[in-house]
Amino acid sequence: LNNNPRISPETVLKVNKAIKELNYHPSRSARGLVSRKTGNIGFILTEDHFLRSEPFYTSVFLGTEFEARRDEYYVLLTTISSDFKNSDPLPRFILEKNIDGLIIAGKVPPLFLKKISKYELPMTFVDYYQDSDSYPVVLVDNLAGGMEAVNHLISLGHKKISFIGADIDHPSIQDRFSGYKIAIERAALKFSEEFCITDEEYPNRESGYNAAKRLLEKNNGVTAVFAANDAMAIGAMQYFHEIKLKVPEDISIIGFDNVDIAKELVPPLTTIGISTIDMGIEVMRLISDLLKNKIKTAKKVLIPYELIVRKSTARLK
Amino acid sequence: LNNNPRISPETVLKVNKAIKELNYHPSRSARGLVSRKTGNIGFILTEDHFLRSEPFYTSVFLGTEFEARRDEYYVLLTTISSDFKNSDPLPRFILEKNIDGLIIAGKVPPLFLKKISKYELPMTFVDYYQDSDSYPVVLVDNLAGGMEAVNHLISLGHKKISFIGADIDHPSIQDRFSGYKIAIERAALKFSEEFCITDEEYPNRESGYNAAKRLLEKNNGVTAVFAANDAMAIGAMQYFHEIKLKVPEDISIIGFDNVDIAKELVPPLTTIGISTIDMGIEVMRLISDLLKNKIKTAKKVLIPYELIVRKSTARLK
DNA sequence: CTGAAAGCGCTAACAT
DNA sequence: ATGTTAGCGCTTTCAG
Repeated sequence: LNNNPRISPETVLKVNKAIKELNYHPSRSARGLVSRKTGNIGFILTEDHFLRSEPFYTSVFLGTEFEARRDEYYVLLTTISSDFKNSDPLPRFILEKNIDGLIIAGKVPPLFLKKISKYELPMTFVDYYQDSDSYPVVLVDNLAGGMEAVNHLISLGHKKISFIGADIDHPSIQDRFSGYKIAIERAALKFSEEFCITDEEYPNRESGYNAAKRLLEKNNGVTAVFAANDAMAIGAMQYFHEIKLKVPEDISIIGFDNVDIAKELVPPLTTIGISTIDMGIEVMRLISDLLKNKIKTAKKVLIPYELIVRKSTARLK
Repeated sequence: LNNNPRISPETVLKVNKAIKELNYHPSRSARGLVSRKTGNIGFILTEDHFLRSEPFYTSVFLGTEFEARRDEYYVLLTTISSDFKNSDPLPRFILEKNIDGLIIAGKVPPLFLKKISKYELPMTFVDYYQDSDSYPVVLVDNLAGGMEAVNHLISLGHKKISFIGADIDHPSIQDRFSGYKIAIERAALKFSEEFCITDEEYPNRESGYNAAKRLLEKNNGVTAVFAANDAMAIGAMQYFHEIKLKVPEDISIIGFDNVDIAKELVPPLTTIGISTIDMGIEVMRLISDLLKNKIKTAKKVLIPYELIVRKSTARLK
């Protein structure tokens, strides 16, 4: 049997021996039939998040899969469209009740969350949340990370520090921006909208390029830039390159995420790194604990960040 | 009931109506218990393939997942180490017999294949195979694609065309190389080892850089390069840039794969593209047909390629 | 064409 | 501390 306290230790031993010898594995179907559990966890993210070239969510998923091995769960991954419509079908494993719990990774359409809420599935979020009072969530410590990024620039003597961001309603981006503001204010530098570009649509290379262009056209003497993520930082660097502005001699730039190619750029990008595998592991632990009623639903886990200093930031001349 | 021919059409209609009304979904556990099927398909690839920044296998997986929805399967993805050792545990879904069939994506350690062979699972391969007589396989048409790439260069007037590759034992790379040789010979150009670098270890940017360097140091007047994949092409372009060799004015280069960033390079890379989603769809169809005994085991599916002409190739001056 | 019943491999409740 | 049994929701077989 499986960990029933009323069984004598010797019997347990004998049983375990037989399990080994016969290479016995209990049937999940039979177990599931009586326990009304499937042993499956759903993992949902939008298609474009899954397919983007930086394997951020791929790595988060892999973390959940690693941890699932320990917890004896299987993870069923499925994608939804990022413009999920009311007429779109819900993931099959929800309709068929083939999962015990659900992990939502990254930003998903609010309409989708609304539609699945009536299924009352145990649910956890990673790298996004809508209602952190109801569901456990794993987040990057974006606020502290943003502060750290800006503090690094300040420690190099920079005073005119810019923030370039996009999709500012996204909680992660918002927090990074808040970190920027707090760091600026704590250093007794004055915060100015002048230095901030926050109205680009998506935080990608293109918007980084555009934001850098708009920023420099203001001609306000910026010497350092904190980009909301590495993609935007890369786009900004491309613009700097085009107008012959040297990084880091003329302008310093720091990103966020530590994407794969950050270290291969010229110059290699200073950034804030996070362990995406750990994010997956943590969110799997949360859902597992939730299913075992081990935690209250409001738990929040913040994943530590790490300042990675490369060559794109330098002391102000 | 489910498609039993002995039931009258009107009863079928009544039943279908009730299914809709009650939002009925059959229990997979109960079905599985009696049918001895799980309705799950395993998807195995190495960890580094899954995590590499180009979402090639991610996209293949997504294709299988799309097709699985139609076939009413669930796909369980798990990774193995690329240096799989004898002592490493096998994926849990194999030990627990929690899958009906298995998809192997990309190159996996031969030792791993040997170890799982005794489980006699229905198995299909995608983008790799060891023994194509025993298992169905989905492949890029690497040979024809390689020919097409070289023919493109030939059509631009190039005569001294190089091939740079790595991991030449890999069937895909081998076929691309064969395509190169055939195209060269058919055009009545002479094939020469002189123009070929094939002994780099992994086909990545670094090896592309090194191969380009070694090639040009031979000083044999090469005017065009066919790289075994885009990653190597990118590495080669980096070297050309460093030694002030202009692409495409001084040297033309064509890659293979059409990775995401190929179009964003300076200049944008001419390459051979393939639909990775389709690869996933096809391999899922194969395993599904195999499980329904619809096909003999030796079937091969070749995915069509597409020449994508960008700015990295030009007519020979 | 339809109804009835056995049994898949487990868990949980009950008996010993 | 251990043995026995009902029943989870289906599919398949057999009876009508």
